[in-house]
Amino acid sequence: MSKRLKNRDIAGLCERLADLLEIDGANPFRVRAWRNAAETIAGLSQSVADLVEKDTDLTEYPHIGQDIAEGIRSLVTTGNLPPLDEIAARVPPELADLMQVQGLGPKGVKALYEHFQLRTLDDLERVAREGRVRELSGFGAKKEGALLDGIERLRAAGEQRARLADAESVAVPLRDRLAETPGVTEAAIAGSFRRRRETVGDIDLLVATGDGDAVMDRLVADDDVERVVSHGSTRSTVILGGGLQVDVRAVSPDSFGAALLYFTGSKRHNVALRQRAVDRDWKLNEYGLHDGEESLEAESEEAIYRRLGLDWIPPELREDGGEIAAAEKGSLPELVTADAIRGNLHGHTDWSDGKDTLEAMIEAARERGHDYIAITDHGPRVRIANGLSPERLAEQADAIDALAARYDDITILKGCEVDILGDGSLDLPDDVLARLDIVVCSIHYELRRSRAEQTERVLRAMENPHFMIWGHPTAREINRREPIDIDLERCLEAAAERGIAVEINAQPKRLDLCDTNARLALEKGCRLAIDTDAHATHHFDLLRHGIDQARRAGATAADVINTRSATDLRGVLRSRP
DNA sequence: GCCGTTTTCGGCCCGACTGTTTTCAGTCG
Repeated sequence: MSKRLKNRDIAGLCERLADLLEIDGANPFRVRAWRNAAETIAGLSQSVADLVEKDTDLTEYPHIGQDIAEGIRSLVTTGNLPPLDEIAARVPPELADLMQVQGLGPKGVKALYEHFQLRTLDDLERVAREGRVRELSGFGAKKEGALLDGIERLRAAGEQRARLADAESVAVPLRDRLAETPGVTEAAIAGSFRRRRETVGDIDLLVATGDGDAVMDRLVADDDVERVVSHGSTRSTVILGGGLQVDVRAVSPDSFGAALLYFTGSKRHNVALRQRAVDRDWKLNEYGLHDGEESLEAESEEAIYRRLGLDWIPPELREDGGEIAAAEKGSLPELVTADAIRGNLHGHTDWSDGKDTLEAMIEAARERGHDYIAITDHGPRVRIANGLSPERLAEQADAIDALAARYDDITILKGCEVDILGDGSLDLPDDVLARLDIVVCSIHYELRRSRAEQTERVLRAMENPHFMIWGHPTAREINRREPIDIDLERCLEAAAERGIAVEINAQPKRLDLCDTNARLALEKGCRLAIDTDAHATHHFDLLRHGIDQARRAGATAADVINTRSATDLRGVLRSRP
């Protein structure tokens, strides 16, 4: 067995193969087949390498047939993807990188390669700077400039997608400004943003108006817009100052629902819906649901779904993961909402690394109508965060008791965010943990240990009867730190067996567990805790980011322990020995 | 190359925008 491949690596190689096939002029449907497979693999919660090891039949998964399953099996066991090796003999693999340049597609890459023998971004940049790209038929001076721009942008942004919360902070104000343009009746952000994916590649902004030109003129004049990529009367693309790309589309108000549906996606969800329309001899596009020339529905998403025999599907579920079958049977889950959350089970105060006092945190929870709040400052291992020794924890308990006497409308739960040490022991002794209402156990150090060690570490920690909630289980930080290498499936099984709840940490940089792993946790029978991990009072407002991912995982209120009343909560928390 | 209460063969989305091509190809979403 060669180096263990992650799903992302496998999906990346499938994408690369698709790029090369496309440059080579292969059957476009064959190209798409590899892209579809890449998407399936990237969205899978289980590790494909694990599945191969266990001899699972990969053709069970959508868009993976005999050939691709065989290729993946070979890739995992030998490190080679035979069709990739085969095409690499004819098409230099580096050419796939050029496909990343905006405005450059397979035809362009092929022409550039054949004419200039260029292979890399550096090659392309040199030829473009020398003004020779325009020698090629189909390329002109403008295109040459656009490619240089594209190269620069690619180098600046890398492959990183923007975190949802970051994108939100610029996209929502822009939406609101466009909504004020005369003639606009509605404005909404669609795309992966509306599906609440943890990161977004760009923003799809939809505006209902009778005057598209007015909106587009307003858009390109906006202060946040740094560059205009295209500017039409129904569609424009701009790049904002921070590098985020925004596609704006103007549609007439009477087809807003159809457009919202269409541009919310996902692509696969749309394909499945359109197929459903075709099955009924209808046609579904961004302008509406049509029977021949006649428009059946267009104004609202609900009506279109209904006409197709489906319940309205929440955007978070529109990933072609069985939601259409569920909507047909009327068995879509009733997804958890922020309103259902009765309290936060993981948060810090200035006793450790929080910014605000115990009292301020309690007040903030009360203002938000919470029934309870858990105070879970760090245990002693996290020295840099001023982690609490048993003595200081006891002092804090007294302080909490004194404060609790003043409130009859909120229950204050005494807790701790305990560190899972390298050997799987916890950083506070059992007799101290036994006195706490809430014990969140998390990993903060020794993140680079082997998969076997990491798995053993967590399984051992879970043997401690006081382990109640597994905090930010994979320790990943979006765009910054990879998740720890661990047999998550096994750990989730252990958590389910022992009644340990698994956290969805709502900090925008964490979102840990992520959507697919949270779905896996539910499949394994785990309960979830959606926590803000608040380090300041305003962090309570981050809760919705955790809710988003829980909804994407298909979680209902019943799946989430902090939707329970304080009394019920004690019942579902791990029972004491 | 995948997929199948139409099918194991014949489908697989298509419209908007740009640039250069004088009527449309390439790219994108």
